[in-house]
Amino acid sequence: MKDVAQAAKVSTATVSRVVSDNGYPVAEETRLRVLETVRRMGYTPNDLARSLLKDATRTIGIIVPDLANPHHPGVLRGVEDVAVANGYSVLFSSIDGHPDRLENYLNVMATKRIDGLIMAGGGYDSTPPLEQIRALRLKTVMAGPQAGGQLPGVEIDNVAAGRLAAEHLVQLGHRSIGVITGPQGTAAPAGRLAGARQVFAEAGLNPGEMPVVESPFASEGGYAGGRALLDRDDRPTAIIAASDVIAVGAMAAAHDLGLRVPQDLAIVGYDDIPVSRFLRPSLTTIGLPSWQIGATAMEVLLKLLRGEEVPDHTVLGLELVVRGSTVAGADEPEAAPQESQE
Amino acid sequence: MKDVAQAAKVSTATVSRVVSDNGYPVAEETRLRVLETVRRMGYTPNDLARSLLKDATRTIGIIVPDLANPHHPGVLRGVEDVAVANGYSVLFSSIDGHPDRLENYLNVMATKRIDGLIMAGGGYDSTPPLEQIRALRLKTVMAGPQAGGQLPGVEIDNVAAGRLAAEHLVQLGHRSIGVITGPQGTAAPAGRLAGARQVFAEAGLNPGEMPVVESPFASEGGYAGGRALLDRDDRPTAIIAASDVIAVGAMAAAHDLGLRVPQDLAIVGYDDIPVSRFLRPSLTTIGLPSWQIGATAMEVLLKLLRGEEVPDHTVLGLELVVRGSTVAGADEPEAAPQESQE
DNA sequence: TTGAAAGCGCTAACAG
DNA sequence: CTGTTAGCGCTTTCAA
Repeated sequence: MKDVAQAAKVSTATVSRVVSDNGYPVAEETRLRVLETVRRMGYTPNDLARSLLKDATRTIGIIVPDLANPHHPGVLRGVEDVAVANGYSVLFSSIDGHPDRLENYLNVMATKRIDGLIMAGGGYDSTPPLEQIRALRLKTVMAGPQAGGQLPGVEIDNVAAGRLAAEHLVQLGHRSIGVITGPQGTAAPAGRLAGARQVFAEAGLNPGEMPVVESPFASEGGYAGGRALLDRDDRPTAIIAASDVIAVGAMAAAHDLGLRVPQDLAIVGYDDIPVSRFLRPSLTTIGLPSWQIGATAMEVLLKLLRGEEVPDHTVLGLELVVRGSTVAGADEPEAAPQESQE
Repeated sequence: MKDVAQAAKVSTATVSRVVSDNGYPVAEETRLRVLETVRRMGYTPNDLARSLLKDATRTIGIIVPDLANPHHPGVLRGVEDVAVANGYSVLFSSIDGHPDRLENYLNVMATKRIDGLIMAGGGYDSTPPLEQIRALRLKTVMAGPQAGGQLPGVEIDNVAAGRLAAEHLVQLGHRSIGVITGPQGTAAPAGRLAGARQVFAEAGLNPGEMPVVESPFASEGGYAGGRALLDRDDRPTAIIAASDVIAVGAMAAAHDLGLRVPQDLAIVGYDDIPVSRFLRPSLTTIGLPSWQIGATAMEVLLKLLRGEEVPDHTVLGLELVVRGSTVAGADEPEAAPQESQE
């Protein structure tokens, strides 16, 4: 910058005023000369210095639990879209099977002076991260469920989500429904399981009798969980899976046992990932508004950064998408593309 | 930091030496006192100042074309894993249908003084970004194909990839093979198409006669492309799809036309996304080493940052995974989970 | 409308 | 082993 100033025969102050383009009055002639010099010398302002001075980096951090679950890239996209639209950059970190990294991530981000933080996927309800977030004074929004509810969060109503799936199956006449839930300690599946049990009880079924197996968020786990459920003497006639990816595994398990979906076994998933509509049978699922969750979380964070009041919780709507894995005939030839989306 | 120094009755220099923990000799007693004060006051060092001084941020940027394609989250994970292992953070940006954002992303990243850049997915072979990268003096590695080959890159041999798929189908006796390629201007599908045509020619088939349709990287496009191919009078007996996600759409199209896979139609995809193994029929595919591509690209970038010599191109291996969409019987009950991975 | 100078938080000589 | 000091690149009073 000094060089530019010298070359343009002005002071660094003037260069600064021209480059940062902040309504400060600069003679048109001077401005042009500076701009020209800047271009000629290939000068790129150093945001570090500016950030140091202003104590603001216009960068937010995001921590994602796991990119393999297609829900999270969706959240990430939502966050990023709103962030760029508001002149923010995104510092990215993923846990992905290394929970021990979390502490370090938070430290690094604090050290890099991010203006705010979004934790995607929630579930970090253990106290350590929360305490650390507090200690580091990080302005944080959870894009997902959190048990304690200490931080502002954007999420769906997981109990309602659980109810939605269970009601659909009960209405179809199912009386024996197995559940493949997520790994222990994940808040979303826990809420959904609770919702489903409410519905079972209301329908006069014994929630305690409904078999539940755990699975990681991967098709392998869905396959194993499906087998576990379907090998039982009192094989259920329907399965609720904690995610579409898990549901795909469960469908494969049913297929390999010679069971027809949906006639012998109905399956419901969660997320409505893009391929679900194109499976055969196509997959009935509860759509999560992934992009929306991310975008809204970023909007809440922006308010927080501006010092405005923000709601403790923002709850986003859900939609049951009924397809061929619960209702026969949904995949009639010529019918499939009707569903129209994008 | 000044406050900490004062409270611990030492100079800022000493605090710096303790906090940055760089083998500089400090009396054990003093060190402990400083550390204690740091903790008590909740002090977090400001990396901006350090970066400003050292002219290095220990942050690298990554630009991803599109998170909806599961290949890219895989690359991102690979980059991040190697980055954190080496003390780097990742500044993330995604194009996702906004090609106009690229220029701005590059400027912002230069302004934030990233140490290096990784462009995932390649295909940005248009001159403008390359010129800009040069003008901004960004040390860059391409994690994917690039037409010009001006920057160090890590990629697979797309021609070989195309050959692999075509050879598999030709060996199975297919003589009429349709191709659903990616959107125009994407380098990877172009190379693969060329490879497939080589094989057709070698097998005495007329490459010009093999029908080719374009599709975006989404199942919708695969469905439409599949329909376009299968509605022809000379319906092909096999289809090569540019990605697994596209292939899923094509499989649905075949199903809806009453065609059996693989008996009436064989299908090969690319990527080996996690669900492919659990489709029924399971999907034959060419596995892309996504994580590996990202991890290797980051390793090349690290070398670049250290000033070491780096190879112009690093070519990673490929693997054809034969499954039920090309060979009947691959999904025999009890057989599926054998394949073992992870 | 422009310039001079102080200072954001930190590190690296250089002295002591 | 510890302290003093200059300066990284920028913005922002304050004066001119």
